[in-house]
Amino acid sequence: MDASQSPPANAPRSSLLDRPGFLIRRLHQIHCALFLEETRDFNITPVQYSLLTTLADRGELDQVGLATEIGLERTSVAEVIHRLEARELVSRRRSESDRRVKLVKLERKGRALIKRVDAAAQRAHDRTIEALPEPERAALLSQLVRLVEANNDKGKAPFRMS
Amino acid sequence: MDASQSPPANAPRSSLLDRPGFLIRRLHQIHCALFLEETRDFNITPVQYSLLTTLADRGELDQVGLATEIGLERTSVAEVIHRLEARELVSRRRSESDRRVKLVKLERKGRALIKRVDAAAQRAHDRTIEALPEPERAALLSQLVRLVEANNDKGKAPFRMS
DNA sequence: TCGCATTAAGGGGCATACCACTTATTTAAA
DNA sequence: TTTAAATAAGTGGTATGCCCCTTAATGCGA
Repeated sequence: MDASQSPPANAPRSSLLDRPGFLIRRLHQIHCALFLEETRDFNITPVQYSLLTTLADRGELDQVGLATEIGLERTSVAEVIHRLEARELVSRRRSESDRRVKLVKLERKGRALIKRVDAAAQRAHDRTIEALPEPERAALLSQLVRLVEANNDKGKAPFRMS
Repeated sequence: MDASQSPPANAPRSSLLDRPGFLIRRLHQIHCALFLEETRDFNITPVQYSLLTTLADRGELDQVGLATEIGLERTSVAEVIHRLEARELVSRRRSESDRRVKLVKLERKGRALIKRVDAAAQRAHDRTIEALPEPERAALLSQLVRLVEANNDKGKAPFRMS
């Protein structure tokens, strides 16, 4: 008996639950798990879905524009694009007006995939907050929006060692 | 002009802001960035700090126990432990009662590091929610706790390809 | 016009975070 | 008691997500 599985009854409520950052990390994991569960048949991740739907909304974008849109570091976006390109869901071409730029476009297969995933993705988002009673859901979302917008400039750099 | 930097004024509010999962991911990134900024001198990450403080609270734990405590997949915990062990912040030894188990213990250097980091970590957590007026902060935290506890069993499996 | 700052991508490296498969040990069941 | 199920760790693989450094192209000021 190592008393390491469930709280030993005499254990106080974990102090981690008082830390906003810890709760946010856990909720992020939970949402990812729900998203994966709902969209299992489509072989897609939350970030990939965000990227595809952004392209559907905005049309052709370069990598920096995409990164700004979905709040991701530039090189992370590049990796996601690379995988989506390999599956022919998006395509890239050099801009003619600025030969440094590579424009990313949603392809027919990508557009079709979004259509098939939409309902499942919506279920994942709904399930993430369904434990709250209805009035509090809207309150939570507006609070999250406020926090994100207040720190929109700090969207990078989670880890960095020496 | 690629119209890819800032919303083109005629662009609607991004539909991503209506998705709980997107907001949670962004807020997670923001917290990580704030945490890194505040603790830059100590070369530590949010997860490493969670692990160290859990060991300080609970004493010696095996890897499965630690994973359960902080809501992480077993192998992720093992990797974090490996890095902390290399820095001599924690140590591992085989359990005598069950030779499968490896017990993780907080070392003197780890305990000292926690002391030095505590204030900075607290600032990061505070700054993550400081954009909300005081009464709403407590409401947000209790909502997050409720969502996390309601789904505590789903804490794994963000991504999985075929 | 020439050089220099700026900007877009690419490459390599590291830290979470998950899964599948395997090995060693313990426990439970036939 | 011998075998099978369960459990703890380890290993290898993939996907985010960030950094630094480099390369290529643009643009701007001297």
